[in-house]
Amino acid sequence: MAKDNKTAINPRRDEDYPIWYQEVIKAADMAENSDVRGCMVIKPWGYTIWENIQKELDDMFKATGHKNAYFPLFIPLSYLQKEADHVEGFATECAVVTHHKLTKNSEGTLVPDGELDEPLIVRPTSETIIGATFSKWVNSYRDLPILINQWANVVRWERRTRLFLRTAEFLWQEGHTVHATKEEAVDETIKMLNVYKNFAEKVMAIPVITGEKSESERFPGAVSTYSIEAMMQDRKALQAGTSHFLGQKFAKASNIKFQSKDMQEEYAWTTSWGVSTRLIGALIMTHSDDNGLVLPPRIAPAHVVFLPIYKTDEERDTVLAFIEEIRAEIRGLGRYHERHLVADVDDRDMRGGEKNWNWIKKGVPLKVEVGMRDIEKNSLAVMRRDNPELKKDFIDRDEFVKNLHDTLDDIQNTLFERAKAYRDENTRTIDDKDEFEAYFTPENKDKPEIHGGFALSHWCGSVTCEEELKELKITIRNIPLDGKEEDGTCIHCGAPSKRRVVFAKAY
RNA sequence: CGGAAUGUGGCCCAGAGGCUAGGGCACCUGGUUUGGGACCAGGGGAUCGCAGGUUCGAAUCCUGCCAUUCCGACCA
Repeated sequence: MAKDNKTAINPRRDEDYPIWYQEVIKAADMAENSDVRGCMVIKPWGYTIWENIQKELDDMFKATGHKNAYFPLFIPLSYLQKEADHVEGFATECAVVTHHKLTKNSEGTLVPDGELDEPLIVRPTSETIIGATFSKWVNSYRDLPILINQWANVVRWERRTRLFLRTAEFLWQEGHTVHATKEEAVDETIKMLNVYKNFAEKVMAIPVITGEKSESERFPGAVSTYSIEAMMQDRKALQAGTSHFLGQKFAKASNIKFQSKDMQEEYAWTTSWGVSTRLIGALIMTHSDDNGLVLPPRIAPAHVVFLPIYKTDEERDTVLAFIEEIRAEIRGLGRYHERHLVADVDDRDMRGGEKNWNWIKKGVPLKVEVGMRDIEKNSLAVMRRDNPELKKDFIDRDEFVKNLHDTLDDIQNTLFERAKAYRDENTRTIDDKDEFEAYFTPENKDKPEIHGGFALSHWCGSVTCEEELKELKITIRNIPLDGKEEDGTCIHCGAPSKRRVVFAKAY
């Protein structure tokens, strides 16, 4: 059993949340900082999670009629310049390519040479290059809609980076669509937002709030931006995905025009939407505990890991053969949701205890020890990672296989319900200004403890109030789509308001 | 970009102007072990973040730079 007074991850969440986060990543062997400033190396355990995210989302995109394509990494500087708000939003964080070769100087060191006539920027997002391409694809209303997605890397020269949450280069998908009417484009924006919500909640077991961003949090160049917002265990909000209605702004900037049925030349309506490797950060901070990563089965690189226990070579053969039989049966169970069941064996030659902790820290949903005693009793020593006490249960071997699908679903549900309960416990409807301020004020100013959460409060809609509330280090996360209209007064200025918004500290 | 802290084998840390830079974990070899982070013995591995400077002598003092972490500003 786990020692009562010791956890695998130090510090614990309540001691130092940011460091705990880094340690979980290190302990699970998911990623590390590279020699390139702000860029990470995603290691197999972390990358497989990304591959699983890709598989699931890609299916969802295909099911909603989207096709994948690929656009260039480089964007001519002049393209970025086409949409004024867009340039302004990204200008401060662009990597710029100015040369196309290297030559040796007199000291023999390599220096850039062959200056480009027009600098290229490394895409921070692809609206402009894709818009320029779409303008060539669209002539008639019959060409619409265009529903495209690309899986790619992008670069944003962030000043302050953190593994998975904000890195200079990151992996993502960006959907870009073109429509003949405003209504259709708005529908698309909301549809994809709901795809994200469904994915986050069903596959990653992360409860999210869908809503519209306030003007100041809007994507540069968008008419309206929507987000899914999740609560991390330090009660801060994390924007886990966005969907933008771009109106005709990019169509005008990139000249995406078509002839309508009644022979009019019209600008098209576009959308874009994306999620990134930041989702992995959300996953870590939603489910993990003081013993490391905890993975929902539907996204875990492996569902089950078997740890053989033996003394002699003879016993080893017996135990491994027993495990192989079970693995064959598990393979026979077919798919677990969209993916094949993955049941690995860890037969590395190392101490049992250490090996055990290894898998606990990696967050594999089910860890199964198999030794001679188990074989005699036809049972298995099973540990569910969602059990915070790391309790080991002895389960009949046949029952285990028969119930595997249900057990994994149960873990998946438990994690979702636990995360949802945590969020709900830390969400308050607040109408009193003093209460609001107290809610967001830590007791210890120098080293703030985990405090606050989400506040559902009225907001008059003015940028000034939003700005002044930043004193409390909070922002409006979004204006929930399922929020009802109700009369109230702005939590800050007291002006009349029709709607509650989500206030929180944020990543 | 401002403020603070840190940088010593793969990881964690000691060393505060003077012998060949230490220890724990990890790694390799041999042995004893093995159902919740084993033990014994032996062994390999470091241009002390980088570049200058001060000094007879620098991991240690000075200057600059770089990186990481935290706080802030900025930000899909």
